[in-house]
Formats: sequence, structure tokens, C-alpha cells
Amino acid sequence: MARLAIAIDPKADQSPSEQLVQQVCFAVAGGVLAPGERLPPVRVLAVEASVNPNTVGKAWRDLERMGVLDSKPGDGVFVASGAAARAREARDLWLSAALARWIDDARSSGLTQADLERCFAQALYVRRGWKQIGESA
Amino acid sequence: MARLAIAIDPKADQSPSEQLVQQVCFAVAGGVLAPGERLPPVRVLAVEASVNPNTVGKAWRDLERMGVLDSKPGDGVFVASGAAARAREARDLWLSAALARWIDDARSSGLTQADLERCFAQALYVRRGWKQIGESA
Amino acid sequence: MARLAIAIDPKADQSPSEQLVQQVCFAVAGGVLAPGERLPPVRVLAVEASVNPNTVGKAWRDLERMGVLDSKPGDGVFVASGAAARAREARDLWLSAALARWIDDARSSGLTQADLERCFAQALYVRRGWKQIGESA
Amino acid sequence: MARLAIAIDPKADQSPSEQLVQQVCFAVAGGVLAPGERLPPVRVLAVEASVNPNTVGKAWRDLERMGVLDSKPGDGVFVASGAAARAREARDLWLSAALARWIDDARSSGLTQADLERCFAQALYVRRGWKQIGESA
DNA sequence: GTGGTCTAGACCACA
DNA sequence: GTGGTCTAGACCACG
Repeated sequence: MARLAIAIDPKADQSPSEQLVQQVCFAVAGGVLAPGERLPPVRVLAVEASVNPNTVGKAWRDLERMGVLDSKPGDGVFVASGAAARAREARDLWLSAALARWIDDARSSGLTQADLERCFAQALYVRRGWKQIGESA
Repeated sequence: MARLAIAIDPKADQSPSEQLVQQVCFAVAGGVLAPGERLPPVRVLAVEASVNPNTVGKAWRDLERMGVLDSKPGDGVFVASGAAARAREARDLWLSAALARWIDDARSSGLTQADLERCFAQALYVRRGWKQIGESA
Repeated sequence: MARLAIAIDPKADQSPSEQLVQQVCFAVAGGVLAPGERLPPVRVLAVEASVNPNTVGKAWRDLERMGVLDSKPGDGVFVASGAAARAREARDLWLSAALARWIDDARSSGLTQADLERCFAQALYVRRGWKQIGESA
Repeated sequence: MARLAIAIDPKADQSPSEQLVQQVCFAVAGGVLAPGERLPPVRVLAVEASVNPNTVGKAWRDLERMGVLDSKPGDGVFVASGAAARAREARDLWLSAALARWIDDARSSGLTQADLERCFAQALYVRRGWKQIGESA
């Protein structure tokens, strides 16, 4: 539906293929990609994301194992039926794990809960105005 | 002063040496490690963290470049003078970047600000009771 | 373009990796290595220089931090754009520092300016005939 | 005679003990230290140079092997008779080797003879006014 | 095939 | 004993 926007940072901690997996997963969880929808051809996505087609292929394979994508050889790759629920689950798991790690890291440096709340509020404030995306999970 | 506790997860996204850098940096930022303080010998820390001495050495080199550590060959490695401010700066940068990424990821999945606040509040609640650590930065 | 010739002396004062850094830096500064150009694979250069691949990798990392090289994992390592100016700067710094040290050493031994000039002229004379290299920086 | 001034850079390419050897050698070659003259006690020199006494001891040992110093156990360390000539020889060898290396490095970067002469002249100019040391070799 | 990182073990020079 | 560097060999993930 809405355009799938992929952005890969080749020198992030996460490997490119993992970034792809996560981004597609989040898109499906958020309804940006609906079940049954066809994904762009591997080669197209590869140039868009400045990534090797093999890397896209690997991500597709991983997502198929997760039950988020459904590859129909000779036809294309589609969002699997029932993918939304699975993707939401994976996304929520990922988000809480990441947040937990973040909090633990901050804690290890002696920051108080108030420090963290201030930090969070500021980060939200800086990114305010994006509410219009809608679709709560 | 306070005991330096290093824990390395060899299969995390961050590489072991990066984890070391971050943990020492956070410890210095939080005052757990004070400027002038001597760190445990490389080989000792290596066995404690179950990593190779070379890996510790690499982290130390990076931290020395950041101005957080000061290595005196044949003597030991020490927290650099003025390290606290630099470490706090690096830590705050790291924390806001990580949080920004987290928020952007959540946003890309269509979560609302309210969703995020709920998620954050719950994560804090689950980890409540740790504020006795004190020492705000 | 011109062939990159690396020669490492394992028992010089400079460590092998530092020699690598300097030689590549000088080659880029002199235009022997042009921005965008691909360097030989690490393992190839390692055997050419009779050095361990890790040692080459270390030098490459340092040069990347200097903005002279640009490493693209899985692809290769390239001379960074804008590397020429940075390399020239580093080279000139290195050359004047080395010459300053040399002069100060000679001075500490009571040599006169005339002595130094004689010494310099003779050294140039012994190495005369190499100006056909051309290409002033 | 003139005060022996020792300055050690712990992170130079040359190791501290080699720097000591060279500086004493140059001092003897320049007549700052005359044959028969007694050197300061090891511990004194060690604190002056911010170096471990062992390091000074090693340098003394090397200089004794070179015939520049003469250690009289229980009495002290003295400049050996005939040391001046030997020291001058070593110094001249060292100076020409260092200059040769410098020229070759510059050459590898495509600098012309004129470039080098300009660089040398400038370096001398910056350090002008030190001629009063006298004592040509 | 390519670079990146880690493990393992050795050697050096300083403290 | 202490850090620094190198050699050697393995594994990973991308191209």
C-alpha cells in the first residue's frame, strides 16, 4: 500500500540483512505491507537499498522462515497470510528487548529513572509531529 | 573504587570489543571509574570477561583514542584525566542515538506516541527498584 | 595507475603497520594512488610485503580513520575521495617533524648550520639522478 | 661541562633506552660530555628523564659496549677515554642514515629535489639562531 | 573472493 | 608483571 521505504546503514551494529528483515517485519506489523501484497523484485530492492541482491535474498529467506513472507517461485514474493500477527509479535518482542537493553545500559552508568524519563521525553519531543501515521498496535 | 564488572555477550549484535568500549565508557561516565584510577591488567580482565587479551587491548586502544583511558606501557592502564566529561559526552550521544533509532523503528511500524510511552513506562516498571544505585549524571 | 610497491623492514624502528601506513599515505600524497582506486586485496598485499594479513588490516583501519582509505567490506578497499589533500597534509607534517628532529639531534651534538648543509648536500648528491620521478606535490 | 639535558619521549618510534643511548652519544660527540667526566647517578638521571632506572641501566650497558662509557663499579660511570672519536663516528653514521631514510621517504612520494631543498631550508630557517653552540665536527 | 573480528600464542621492552 | 605488536589460523557475512 504505502510505499515501502528501505534504508540500510552498512556500518551499523546490525548486519544489512538483519536490518532488512527488521524493516520488512515492522512494515508488515504496521500494515504498510498487507498480506497478499507482492514485494518489489529482489534486484529493484537491492539497488534501492544499495545492497547486494544476495543480501536481499537472504533476508527474504529468513522472513519466509518466520512466516512473514511467502515465496512463489516463478511468480514473486508475497506477504504471507497471517503475517500481520506474526510480524507484530516479532516486532513487539524486538522493541521491548531493545528498550530493555537501553535501560540496562543507562542504568549501568548510574543514571536515575528520572534521567531516563527526561531523555525519553526529549527524544519524543524532537520527533513530535509524526503521529499522523496512525495505526496503533 | 566501586568494583568494575564487565560482562561480554559474544553473540550480541555489538562485537565484544565494542561492548568493552561501551561498558568502560559508561562506567567512567557514571563515576564508577574515577580519573587516575588503574584498571585491572589486560590479561586479568580478559579471563574475567572470557575474551582474548588482544580483544581487551583493542578496546583499550579505542578508548585511548577517545581520551578516556591512558596507557602507560610496562606500568598499567589508567582512566585519563578529564575522562569523565568526555565519557559522559560519548555516553549521552550513544544513548540518544540508540533511543532515536528505537523510536524511528517503532514509528516506521505505525506505533503512536501513546504506544511508545506505554511501552517505555512498562519497561521502566519491570525494572523498578533499581533506583537505589543513585548518582545522577 | 603506477604500481604500488610496498617494502616492509621488520626490524626498523617503525613497526611494520606504521611503515604500511606511511608508505600508503605517501603514495596517495604523491598521486601514485589516486582517489577511487582499488588497493590490492589484504591477503595479496600481505604476501607481497611478507607480513601477516592482520598487520595489513591494522594499517588499513588506521588509514581509514585518517580518511585516506575507504573500506567496503566484501568488496575491497579504495582510496577515499579527498584523500589526496589529507594525505599530503599528513605527509608534510611527517616530513617536517622528522627533519626537525634530525636538526635538533644534530644541534644537540654541536654541529653548525654549515655542517648540516654540507651533510644534506652530500646526501642529495649521493642520491642524485632520481629526479626523473617528477611530479612535485 | 655544559649541563647534560636529557629528554625522553615515551611514545616515539625509538624506544626510550635507544633515545638515551643516542643522546649521550651525541653529547659526547659534541664535547658536551668530555672523556673522564662522571655521569650523574642512574637514579638521578632516571627521575630527570621520567624513566625507570632499569632503562637507564640498559642504555649505560649499551654505551659501555660501544666504548663510549666506562663503568667503574662502586665508583660511578665515566665517559671513556677515546670516546669522542667513537661517538662522533656513531653520530655521523646515525645522522647520514636518518637523512638518507628521510630523503628516500620524500622521494617515494614524488617530491623533487627542489621540494626537499626548500623544506630543508625552511626547517633550518625556523631553527636559526642556534649557531652559537659552536664546535663543528 | 573480500574485509572484519576473534582466538591463541609468541616476543619485545619497560617498570 | 605490564602493555604492544606481530604471526597464525579460524569464522562470519557481504559481493
